[in-house]
Amino acid sequence: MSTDDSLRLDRQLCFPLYAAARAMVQAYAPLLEKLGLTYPQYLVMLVLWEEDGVSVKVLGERLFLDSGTLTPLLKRLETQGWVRRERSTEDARSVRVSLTTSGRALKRKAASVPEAMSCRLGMSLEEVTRLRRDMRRLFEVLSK
Amino acid sequence: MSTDDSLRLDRQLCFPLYAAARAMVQAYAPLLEKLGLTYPQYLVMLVLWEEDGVSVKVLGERLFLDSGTLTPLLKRLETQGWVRRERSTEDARSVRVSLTTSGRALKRKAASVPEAMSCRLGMSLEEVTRLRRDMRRLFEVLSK
DNA sequence: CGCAATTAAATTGTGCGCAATCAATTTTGG
DNA sequence: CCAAAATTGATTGCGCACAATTTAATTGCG
Repeated sequence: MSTDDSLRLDRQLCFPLYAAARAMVQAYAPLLEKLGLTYPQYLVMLVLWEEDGVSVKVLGERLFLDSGTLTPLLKRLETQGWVRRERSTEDARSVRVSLTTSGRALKRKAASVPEAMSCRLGMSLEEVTRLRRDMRRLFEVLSK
Repeated sequence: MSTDDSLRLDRQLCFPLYAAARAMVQAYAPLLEKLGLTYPQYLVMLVLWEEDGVSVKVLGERLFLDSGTLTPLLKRLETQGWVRRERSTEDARSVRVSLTTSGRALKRKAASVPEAMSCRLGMSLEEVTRLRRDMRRLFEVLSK
């Protein structure tokens, strides 16, 4: 029998996950465009709005991204004027990423983004919470 | 109050979704490396193993990818010897993508991949089914 | 028929992601 | 104190993704 059911596209969990993640990034795009941010840049800004002046290493730990992704992304954020990058004086290996005044101010404009997305989803808080928990568990299983 | 809770990273649904999707692709990588495929290439092969000789357009419809992604990817699959690309004779705008003998044979080696992943997940079939349904619904909401 | 509108791929340009490697710095163990 | 190991970022190279544009072919309509 040629048809191995386990290889059918509609049997996969990976594909809807992959497609949903891409659709999510695309759904954010028009909202973030108003802020001059891409989705990964938005994630970096979320971290910095919570804890300013962290190293590239810490950003990478929070977002599970490496320096190969973050270094050029941060340079773009710097060019756009949202962040500053400077070598640490205590440990010259480390690069400290800090918000500029504009970068801090951008948080106010960004405040409408989560609300807009939650409207878009049209799900109850409970449902979003459950999905978030599921995604975290999936991540845990897949990343070890 | 500076701290708008709605912008906290741990409040987002998008981030675990994004992280899980990337972790999933990484989890597939060592399995697919044995086959000489990347994850998106594997998705294309899943479609072709189900229906051989489809156009780039159909591949795009199945996988929600556009020609900007598929054209170079298919050229790489062709270089690797898994597929053939040829202009349709009925409609010269269309490009028909067909499996080579090797490409068809690769399906046997790929058969172990879904099983390996399902072991990795360590979830019940019911749970996988529920998650898949959730991801599809999320995709539907986000892609319209 | 003839031509505008549509369709299918390919191309171009930008921005991730990530493996692998490298350079600079710091830490550590003898 | 000093050489080896570890740490931190940057760089390089490749493969997606996707928007926007281009090219070529087909369709539809007056």
